[in-house]
Amino acid sequence: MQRSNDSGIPKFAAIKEFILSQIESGNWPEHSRVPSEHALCDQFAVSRMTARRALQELTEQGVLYRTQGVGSFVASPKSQSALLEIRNIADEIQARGHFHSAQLVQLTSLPCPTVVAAALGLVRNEPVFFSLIVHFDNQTPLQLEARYVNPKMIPYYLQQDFSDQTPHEYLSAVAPLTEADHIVEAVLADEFTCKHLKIGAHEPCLRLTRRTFSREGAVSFAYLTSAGSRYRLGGHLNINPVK
Amino acid sequence: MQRSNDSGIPKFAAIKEFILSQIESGNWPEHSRVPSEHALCDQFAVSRMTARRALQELTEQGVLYRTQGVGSFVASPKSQSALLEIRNIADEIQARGHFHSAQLVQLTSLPCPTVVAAALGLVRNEPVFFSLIVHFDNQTPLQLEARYVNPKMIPYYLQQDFSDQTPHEYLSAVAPLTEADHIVEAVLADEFTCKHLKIGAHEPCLRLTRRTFSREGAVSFAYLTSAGSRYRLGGHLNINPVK
DNA sequence: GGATCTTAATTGTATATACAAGTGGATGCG
DNA sequence: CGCATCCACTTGTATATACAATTAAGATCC
Repeated sequence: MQRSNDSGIPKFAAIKEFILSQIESGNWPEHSRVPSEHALCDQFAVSRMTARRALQELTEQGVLYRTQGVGSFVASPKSQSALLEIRNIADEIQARGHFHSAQLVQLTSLPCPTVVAAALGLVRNEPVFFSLIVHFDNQTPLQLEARYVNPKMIPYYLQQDFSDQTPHEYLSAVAPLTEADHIVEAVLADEFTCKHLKIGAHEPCLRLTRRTFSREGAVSFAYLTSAGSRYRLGGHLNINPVK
Repeated sequence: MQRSNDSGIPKFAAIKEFILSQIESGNWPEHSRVPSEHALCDQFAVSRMTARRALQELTEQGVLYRTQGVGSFVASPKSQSALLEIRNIADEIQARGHFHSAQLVQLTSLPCPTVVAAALGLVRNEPVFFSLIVHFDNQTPLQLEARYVNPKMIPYYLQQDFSDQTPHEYLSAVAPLTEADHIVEAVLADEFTCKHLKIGAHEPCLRLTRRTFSREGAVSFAYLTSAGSRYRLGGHLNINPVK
């Protein structure tokens, strides 16, 4: 193959390395112009498609940004943000090697509360499906899931058997998720939550508010509440998976 | 340009849509074989590079996986996990349009506690740098940052002036982050935290435990504690940024 | 039967070329 | 001056071709 050298490093990768080194050394500051595809062709004696690939991949990685008709530029460093993975509770329990089970407490249709209406694009007090489920880690109640489901999207939600399938699994199957909002916060458990999680009144809880979307629109809105002493959100992530 | 139609949809995008539709409809189950580049060329009357691009981008998006010499296959759905963005507190406050300031409470060297030693790869009770800082949103104390810093990596940490630069900014500058661990949990504020955040004894707090790494090793270990009534972790993310 | 070789299929890298499309500056005109 | 036009530059999409590298399966030989 046409390689730039004997070390087996593809040409486009060599160009990427060069650009990254210029940025990391400070030679090419933020928002400064990067050589055009044509300039890189000359500089590295490669075809435009190869130079383009280097620029393209760096753009996908968030290192550069490009504008048609203008040029390519160094992006702002993203080291200020990291990503935390939020997994399904059932998967998480199984990953611990424990046994997951779920107990259905309530499954009904009720008038849509204001907050939920706003989240799902419904009208206040029009019917919305509601399920209340406790997730167990072995025998310990771990998470209380209060979920509102858009009846227009999932008309047969109330007919499901949630003893062998979690709502999340069912929804994933019938309306593949495309997007989700998440809010994580610390709250004090209310009486209702204390009862179902079997915890005391002053126990802090981690509450995850999740809104899911499929292609057609908002599907569900859920409060996932876990006792602070029993559950953490954890994750390890590469901030700059650059090379 | 050579377009597949008048609607302005590029050919490679049309091929991606086709493949996605087959997967979503269940016609092409998990781990099943996807048409080869050559087969797609024939089917869509495009060049191999165009067919390849469709497969390539779907692979980058996690929809497919490919093996040289073997073929392309449908990947396992990833709808079980989402990603939450964790941003720097100063950025987050500024993004709200508020004024961020930080007050340094303590900056010293102390014997390394056991937990910190394990996190940073140090020996228990050997010296470790420690800083305690309160971050303010306008005039309200928002977050208490207790940070342990590896002296072997950042020898001049104690000499810094943290009145105009946060520890995070300083560390980012001298030891670019490559990776980070995060744990999010809900806790009750201890006396120490209550005092600095000016909150009551029974207020639930969101505690983010963050460990950062540069290329050379573990740099710092920090507890970032915020009052539950004042701070949330929020994020919106495309699970499948498909189009 | 088992090890080795060959071959076909598939993905990976690379080139040369062409035209489309967006941006911004220069030019020319009223 | 203000405005429209044109043009050079840059990125975006697409083709046709070539060769490299990897894998799996079949063929061959011992």
